[in-house]
Amino acid sequence: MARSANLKVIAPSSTSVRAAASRGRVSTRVDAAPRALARAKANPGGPGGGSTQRIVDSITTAIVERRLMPGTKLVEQQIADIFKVSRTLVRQALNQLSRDHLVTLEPARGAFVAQPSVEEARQVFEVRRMLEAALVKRLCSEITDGQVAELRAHLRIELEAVLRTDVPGRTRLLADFHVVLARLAGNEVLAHMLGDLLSRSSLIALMYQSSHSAEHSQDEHVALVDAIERRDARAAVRLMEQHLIHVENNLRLHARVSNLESALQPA
Amino acid sequence: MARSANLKVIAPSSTSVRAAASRGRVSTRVDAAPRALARAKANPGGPGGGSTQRIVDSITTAIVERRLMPGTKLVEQQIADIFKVSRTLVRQALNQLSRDHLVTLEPARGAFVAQPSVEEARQVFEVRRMLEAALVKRLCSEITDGQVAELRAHLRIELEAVLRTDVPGRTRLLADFHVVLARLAGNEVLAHMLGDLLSRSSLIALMYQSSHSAEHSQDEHVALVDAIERRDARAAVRLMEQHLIHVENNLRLHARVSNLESALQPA
DNA sequence: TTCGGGCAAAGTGTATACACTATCGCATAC
DNA sequence: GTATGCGATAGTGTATACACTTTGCCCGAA
Repeated sequence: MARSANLKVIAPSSTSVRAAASRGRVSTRVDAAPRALARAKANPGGPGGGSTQRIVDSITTAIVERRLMPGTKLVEQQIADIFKVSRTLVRQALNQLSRDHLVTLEPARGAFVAQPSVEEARQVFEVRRMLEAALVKRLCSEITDGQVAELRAHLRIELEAVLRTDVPGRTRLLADFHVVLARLAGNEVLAHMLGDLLSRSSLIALMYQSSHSAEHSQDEHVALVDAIERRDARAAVRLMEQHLIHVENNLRLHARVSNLESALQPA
Repeated sequence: MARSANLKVIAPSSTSVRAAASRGRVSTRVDAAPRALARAKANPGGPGGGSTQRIVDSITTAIVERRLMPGTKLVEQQIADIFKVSRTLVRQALNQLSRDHLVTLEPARGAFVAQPSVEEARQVFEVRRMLEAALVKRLCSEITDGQVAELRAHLRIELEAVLRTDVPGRTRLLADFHVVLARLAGNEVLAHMLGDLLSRSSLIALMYQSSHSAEHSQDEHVALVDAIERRDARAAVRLMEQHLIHVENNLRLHARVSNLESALQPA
């Protein structure tokens, strides 16, 4: 019963345009025009084809904004009731989320908000270092002044959020910075992959409660953009790598959480 | 009606252990033991929970092995009949495949074998260069002699396939080389992402009919392993980048295919 | 002959029904 | 008092049913 109350937090409240925009899932190239078209017309007894995506976005937002804690069971019928749809669509949504590694599906047992392991966390950050280092290197050789201006604009917004200590806002913006970088490279494939890694990073950050100061991150973003503006690839790569190492080091990845399994190994 | 015949090629013939192994999809960490357990017991009127995965693997293999050409429509009921399951499971499979970018879902119109655009092809290869360059760099600093031996073993098998001009085999093995590299890095997250990129690369290769000679690729693989064995990171990275550039350059990415849209633009 | 409208078949999108599994409480035996 | 087995309940897995959309065809009019 307390469980039921917990789940209400994913109700489609703050419609979370963000989740769709910043993570940019969907996009089979199909759903720009045709989807909009379909949604305008098709309405067979309920909100059209975008229903599944709505559920995915709501749950994603709920997880990233810490309204759904890792390990929480996601009961299909409850979610279906909340969104006023059938379990069919909820199952579709949960399947998508499991592919994003935000939920874990256990056969015949149900869906749970994912609890990324320490090992997984390390791997995610390692891949981020690989990808994002290459990304800034590329940006240094191809970025336009206008794009630098975009980055500066983002930094300003970040700074404002940090100054007014808007915690959820700054968290989101600090992550979005990396998405913006990916977008500027003009590589959709890269942007999607980084989007994946970033939402996983969010989940990791909230599981392994980061002690990282937002100001520090913001400073590093500024330094990075400075280097990019100078087209100093060497420096930019180094700054990005150090930034990601700092973020990772400030996680409490010292193997404490839920070590029952390994703690109780006869070994 | 000819369409119906075409679809038969995806029937679960060569059970495609490969697709599952080399691409390593699924894995929510759950399906190692529990899935096997569930499959052993649960059998409610058909092959248990692994049914969806079976369909995904079959279609993946069929696409990669060119038995399903890009653009082919995948009708749900036809596939359901072939696998003796309901459309429900087929839809799950098609959804997964669309996330792998192997099929394109068009709302209310159906699923089609994907036709990656030239732009998408370029982006996939760019990301591969980023990831794989970083990958070999990392390998140079951490690889063990035993792992080098694994690579050598793979190279031997590759060479044999090339020598006996086993076309499908050598194609698969040349791609698997890159999967093996990812595996050796011991990073699951990286391996999955590269798996994605590699299956997309396969689709791209068959769309933009590569003129690449297998011998050439094999030579480059050998040179790369030589560099890795010497722990010569600089050389290894350069060789990997050049290898991928060669592969890409040998695709016919000169914007011919299905440029109807851009060719007919009033511009 | 060609264009346009409407009808029918095929196919997708969602909901619902049913079968089976996991889980927890409770009773019973030790 | 504790452990073991059984039954009820909640929940998942798959199939089926039904509504709606798309598409191709036929036919009539210009």
